[in-house]
Amino acid sequence: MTSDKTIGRLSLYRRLLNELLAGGAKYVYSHHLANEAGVTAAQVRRDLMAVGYNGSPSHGYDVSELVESIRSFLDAPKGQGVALVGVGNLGRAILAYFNGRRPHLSIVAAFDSDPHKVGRVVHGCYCHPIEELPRIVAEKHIGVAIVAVPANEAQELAETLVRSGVRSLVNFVPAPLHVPPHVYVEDVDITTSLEKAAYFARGGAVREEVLP
Amino acid sequence: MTSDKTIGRLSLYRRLLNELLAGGAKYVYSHHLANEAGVTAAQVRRDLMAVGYNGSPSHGYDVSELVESIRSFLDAPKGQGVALVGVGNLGRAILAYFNGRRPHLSIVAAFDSDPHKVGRVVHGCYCHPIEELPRIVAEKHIGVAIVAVPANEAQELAETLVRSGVRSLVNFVPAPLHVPPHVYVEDVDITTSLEKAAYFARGGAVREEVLP
DNA sequence: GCTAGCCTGTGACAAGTTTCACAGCGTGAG
DNA sequence: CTCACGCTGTGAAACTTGTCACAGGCTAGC
Repeated sequence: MTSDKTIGRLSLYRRLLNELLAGGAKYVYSHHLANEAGVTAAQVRRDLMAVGYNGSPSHGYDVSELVESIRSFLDAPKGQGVALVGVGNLGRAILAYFNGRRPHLSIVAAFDSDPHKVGRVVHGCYCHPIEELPRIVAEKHIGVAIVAVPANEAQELAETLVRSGVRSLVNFVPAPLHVPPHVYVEDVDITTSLEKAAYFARGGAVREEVLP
Repeated sequence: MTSDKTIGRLSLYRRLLNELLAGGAKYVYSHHLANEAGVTAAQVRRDLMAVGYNGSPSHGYDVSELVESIRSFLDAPKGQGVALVGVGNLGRAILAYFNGRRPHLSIVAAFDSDPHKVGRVVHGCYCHPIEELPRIVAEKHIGVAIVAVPANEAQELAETLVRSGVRSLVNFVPAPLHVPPHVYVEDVDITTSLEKAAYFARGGAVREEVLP
C-alpha cells in the first residue's frame, strides 16, 4: 500500500532528521523538514501518515521520536544482510561508500567470478567465489543483493540470486533484469541519469527552489 | 512537455535498439522492444510519439532509423561536455564507467580540491584544481556536471557550478541540492536505493506493529 | 481482389501521486 | 478567561502517468 516514492522520501527524511538531531534540534515543523528535503509541507505530512507517528500541533514533531518511528517502520526488526556481486571499479566504490556506516544494513559478503579478486579483502569485506553464492546467501539469510557485474552476466546472476532466496535487488547494470513478480528491483542507471541530465540541460527544467 | 520518465525510457530504448542492431535485426515491433525494456507495448508506442518517428504497421520500426530519430531527439546537436567534480572512490568508478564509451557525452574535465589528486590523470581524464572550475566550465561550454564530493561540500559546489553556467547536475550526494528553478537535478541516491530495496525485501505487506 | 490478421497511432479512461484547504487543537498574549 | 494564531491530519480536488481499446492500414494467402 505504501508507495515506492514515499519509502524513498522517508529514507531521506530520516537522514535529514539525524542531522538536525546532531545539530541539537529537539522539535521540527513539517515545513522546515519539507524545505530541507525539497518537497512541500503537505507531502511531508502525508508521507508521515504512513509511519503512524503523530506530531503535536504546537511544537511540530519530536525529532528523536520521529527518527525512531521511521526506523521501526523502514528497517527490518533483526537487521538485514546485503550481498555485493561484482567487485570491479563500481563494486569497490560501493563497498567503500557503505563501509561501516550502516549498522542495520551492511554488506556482509562480496562475490566475484574473477579468481584474481577472490580471497582478497576489499574495504573490509571478504570476496568469495561466485560459485559459493547460493550457499552463503542461504546460510546468512541475505535478502538484498547489489548487482554490479558486466552487463552480459547480469541476467544469469539475477536468476541465481532469486533461486538462492534473495527478495530484492539493487541493479547498477544499464539493462533491465527479468525477475519474478515477488522480487523487487531498484534500478540505478547512471547512463540514463546522465542522458536525462544532458537532455534537460538544454530546454527548460522547471523546479521551484531558490538559493538560500 | 515531454516528461522526465519518458526521457529516461527513451535512453533505455536506444541502448536496447543498439544491441538489436548489433545482433543484426532490421525491424522491431513495439511489443518486442517493450518486452526487452520491461514495460508495456502501449507505453513504448506512447513514448515514441515524443520523438516523432513513425513505424510501419506491417514491419514495425526500422531499427537504425529509429535509433537515429531518438539520437536526434535526445542528444544536443553539437555534443555536450560533462564535468566530474570529486575524484574519490565513486568519482573514479564513474570515470572508468564512462571512459571512451560515449562520443557525444563525454567527461571532458575532472576537478578535486585535494592537492594530491590535482594534476594526476585518472582513467584518461586530467584532474584540475577546483579553483579553476569556473574558468574551465565557461571556456569549454560545459552544461552538465556530476557531483561526487563529500556531503558537506555539495551545496556550495552546486552554487559555484550554477554560477559558472552549468544547467544540469547529476547528484550522487545523499542530500538534496538547492538550486534555481532553471537548473535540473538528477539525484542518484545509493543510500536511499538500498534502503528501499531492504524495505521491499520483506513482504512489505506484513506490518509488524498495528495501532497502539 | 478480397478477407483475415496483426501492427501502429491515439483519444479516452484508469490508476497513482501530489497539492489544496480546512477542521480541530494546544499555546501564548492580553 | 478568552481570543487569535499557527500547526497537524486528512478528505477531496487536481494533476501526472500509464493502460485500454479501437480506427486505419499494410501484407499474405487464397
